[in-house]
Amino acid sequence: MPELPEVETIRLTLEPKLIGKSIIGAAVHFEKLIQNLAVDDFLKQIDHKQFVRLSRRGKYLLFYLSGDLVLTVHLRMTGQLMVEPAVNPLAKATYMQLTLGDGNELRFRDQRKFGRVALFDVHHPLAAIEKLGPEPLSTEFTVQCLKERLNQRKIAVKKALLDQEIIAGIGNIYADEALFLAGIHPARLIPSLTAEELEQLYNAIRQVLTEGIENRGTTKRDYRDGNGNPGSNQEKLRVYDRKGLACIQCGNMIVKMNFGGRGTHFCPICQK
DNA sequence: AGTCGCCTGGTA
DNA sequence: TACCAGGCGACT
Repeated sequence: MPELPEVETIRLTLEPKLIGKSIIGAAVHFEKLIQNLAVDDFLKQIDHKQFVRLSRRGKYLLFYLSGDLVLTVHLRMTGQLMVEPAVNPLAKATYMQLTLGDGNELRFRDQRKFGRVALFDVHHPLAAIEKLGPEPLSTEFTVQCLKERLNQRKIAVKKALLDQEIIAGIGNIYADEALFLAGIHPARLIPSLTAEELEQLYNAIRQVLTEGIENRGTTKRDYRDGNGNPGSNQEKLRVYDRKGLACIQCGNMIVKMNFGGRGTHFCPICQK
């Protein structure tokens, strides 16, 4: 799915097209899309609300609406959100349309139907969002914070990076990229990491996520920003999806293995 | 902590 | 035809 840099890029591209706009019509074409409400309730509640501001928490997009409501969207693997003229033909697998007063429409489409939308009161957020770990690019996220979050847990470092309750927003691509940059083998257990390695990991996490945003996200296949444009970070990846190719540091072959059900790419020479 | 289900489509 | 995919939650 879109990870933190992709979701942030979507937020940045949608923001100018949504702030101050009103929803004058809504439609949902897939019942299970709406996580916490019956579709009828959802449509009733969202009608005639206005977009006040857009935020992001981990991989969740948060649309703050008038009436103290928050619309959340989680894109999971193949979800896409874009604003386009309401008269444009509907793309395949479009499951939600929010028609705006300016003639445009916010559309959600999702090939694999894993994405989820929720609508809640600003004072009663989704439990899953409440439980998220710190934002890795915020000032509150320090090396000390990372150490405290990991808390000597006896799990592989790759698994820890993917745990949204430890740190929010890292997915499979940026986890592999961060571990390569830090020179740490993905199967290393947390308690075995030295203070120096934890600091390298901290810096690597911040670097790969920042680069991802600067490059407007990684488009392997489905990812598009809120304008429908792909990102370019896929051209900058150091290990992800480079199985069998030469390591950019040592020239040996990048390998791919399965860790915890996820494809994991690394350099067996550079990552110890 | 590990596995399965959710879904569809592209590729080996 | 089988396997794989950027994720997560519900199971055991």
